[in-house]
Amino acid sequence: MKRATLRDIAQVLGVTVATVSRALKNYPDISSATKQTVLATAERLHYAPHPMAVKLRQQAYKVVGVVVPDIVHPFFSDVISGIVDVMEALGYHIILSQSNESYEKEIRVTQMLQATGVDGLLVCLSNETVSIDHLRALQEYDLPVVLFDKISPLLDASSVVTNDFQGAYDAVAHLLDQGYTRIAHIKGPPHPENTRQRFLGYQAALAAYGLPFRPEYVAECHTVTHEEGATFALRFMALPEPPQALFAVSDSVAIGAITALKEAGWRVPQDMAVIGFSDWSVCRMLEPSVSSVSQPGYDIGRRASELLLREIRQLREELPPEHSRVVLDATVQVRQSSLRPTAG
Amino acid sequence: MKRATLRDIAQVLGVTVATVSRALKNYPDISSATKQTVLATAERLHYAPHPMAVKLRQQAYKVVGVVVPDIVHPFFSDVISGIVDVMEALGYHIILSQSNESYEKEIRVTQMLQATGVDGLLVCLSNETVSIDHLRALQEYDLPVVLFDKISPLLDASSVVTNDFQGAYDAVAHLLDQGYTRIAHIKGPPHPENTRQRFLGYQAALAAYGLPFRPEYVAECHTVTHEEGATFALRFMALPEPPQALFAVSDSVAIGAITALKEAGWRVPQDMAVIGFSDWSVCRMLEPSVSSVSQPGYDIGRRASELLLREIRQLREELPPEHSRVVLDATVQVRQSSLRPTAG
DNA sequence: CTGAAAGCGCTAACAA
DNA sequence: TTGTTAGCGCTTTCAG
Repeated sequence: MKRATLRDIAQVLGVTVATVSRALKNYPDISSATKQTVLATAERLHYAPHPMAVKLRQQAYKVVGVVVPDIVHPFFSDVISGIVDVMEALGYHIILSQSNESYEKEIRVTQMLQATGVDGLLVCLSNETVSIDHLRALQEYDLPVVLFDKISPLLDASSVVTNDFQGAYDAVAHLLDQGYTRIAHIKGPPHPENTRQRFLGYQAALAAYGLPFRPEYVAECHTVTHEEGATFALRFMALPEPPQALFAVSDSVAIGAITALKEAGWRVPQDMAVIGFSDWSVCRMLEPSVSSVSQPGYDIGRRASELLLREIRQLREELPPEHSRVVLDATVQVRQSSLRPTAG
Repeated sequence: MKRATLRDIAQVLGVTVATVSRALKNYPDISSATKQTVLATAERLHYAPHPMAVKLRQQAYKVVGVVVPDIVHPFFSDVISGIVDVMEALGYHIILSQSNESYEKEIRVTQMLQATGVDGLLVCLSNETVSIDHLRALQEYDLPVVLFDKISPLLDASSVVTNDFQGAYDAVAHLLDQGYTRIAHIKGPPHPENTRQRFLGYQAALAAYGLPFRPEYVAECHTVTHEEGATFALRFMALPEPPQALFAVSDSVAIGAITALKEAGWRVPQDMAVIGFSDWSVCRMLEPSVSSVSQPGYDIGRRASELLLREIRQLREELPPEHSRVVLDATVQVRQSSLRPTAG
């Protein structure tokens, strides 16, 4: 079936397209008689406005682009879900792209998104991204960009991130508060700022509690896998004075460590307490259940969307777009793996 | 900065927009002299075609809509990833929506997608979906629809699904091949066809190996959570003649069961072998590592995309769209939890 | 080889 | 209250 146009309706009724257009969007000055007939025949012909014609006229697409490094990742699923919920409620749609952690691909997809027509962009930078000129180029064409999770201070744009420092600090403080004094950390690779902040939070918590930083209690991942978690757990166990507790940069590492500990006959948390980061849904399912720092992925998506929509609105009203930098707290989820058995 | 139009270029060079348009898409009849100057000034003015103007002319959007029940789900992440990879390679973009397993929302988002302008739709039906009239309506307007994962025989459309029956059959056969004869199943709720097929595969495997179907070895989930896995595992353990192996409808259920077994002092797989379904990434990280049936999510996304693109092409060429029904095999991933210790 | 002109479907200022 | 007209930016005949 061919879709009906304004002209089809106009011809049927012997009026002009302008009248039909006005009737359909109930303008003030329109006789209710013609309004009725127009609405009726529009209904009868299954009229629906041609999306592109409307968008061409209004110079607005009601679509925003979203770029994440990797769609297959629980954290980004949460973020995307938050974005979709906010956007859909306001009649916006999202176009999803992934950069596969490649700088070149990120440039390509952002340009493709601009070319396909979006009102704004929500971007999580890839780990490989070295320059943000491609995003600046978008801004030059009045395309607002909001960064989330992996951001760059070089770009003058709104951003929404997790407070990794605070999350890590709180996780370690939770261990310290229970009286642990020898706390190890398996840190991430040096590059992404996020995991570096977790390391800094770890150090800050130790310092705040007056404990020394012991380099032998720190290991650095390359792959951030459960295998590395296991390897480093074994290394810590072999120390002359092994740590009593472990803060891992991710849940995969924490789970790998717990597995290795148990296989070696150590009990968790009795012989070593463990806490991870990200709060994967399996943390709740394991035995012992795994403590973790929960990142507010859904809220990051919501907040970033709200900021972007605000900038889109401001731009349309020819106002100078305001930029905000939002930092959302992470929450420690205490479960069995980090709970010190009460003495006696 | 205001974006340049064809007219801007034309004015600068004192030619008409038609010439500029032709030069930019290097038409045969165009002097290489003007082509050069046009390309040069286009470059200089940072010309980029206005997306909506192009789409209005060509009556093609290069965008497809994707509807899933729930974005935050590892399986759908895989599917979406496959879709994005195929679509992006051909210059298509995807607009993502979720139905939240609500029939009403599914109707709403499919209509919104049509209204916003897409060339086709990839849809996984929600569990609540009772009628497919909303999809038939799309087809009436020459909007091709391809279903995946949760499909309906009522809609005359291409579809791509996992072979749940075969996956379940193979999982149970894997247990039977090792000599287990008492095999339990924790099945899903009756409604989604997918989990029902797993139950049928379980029964078929038992029958094929000449074993009786024992109702006391089957439990039915409502929530399909690890708690239910634990509950039913305990029930099975309490039987006068407990099963030796367990096939669970999902990994969450399998993990819950394993946890309960271990807490009760049963060893996995020595005292009860366990295999799940979906092959979550954590299966590999646990101790024992969890066997599972892996669903080809990424390939489902790829194949569905290819079918949809074919139908879009056929429709543009005024050919009758062909429909295909693709069923992709699931693969048993054997790990520790289901490996029978070799006697002796 | 290039220009003129029509038109994709819709909106909106201006007239009547 | 409705019609006329112009135009969003681009493509594509048809002339020249």
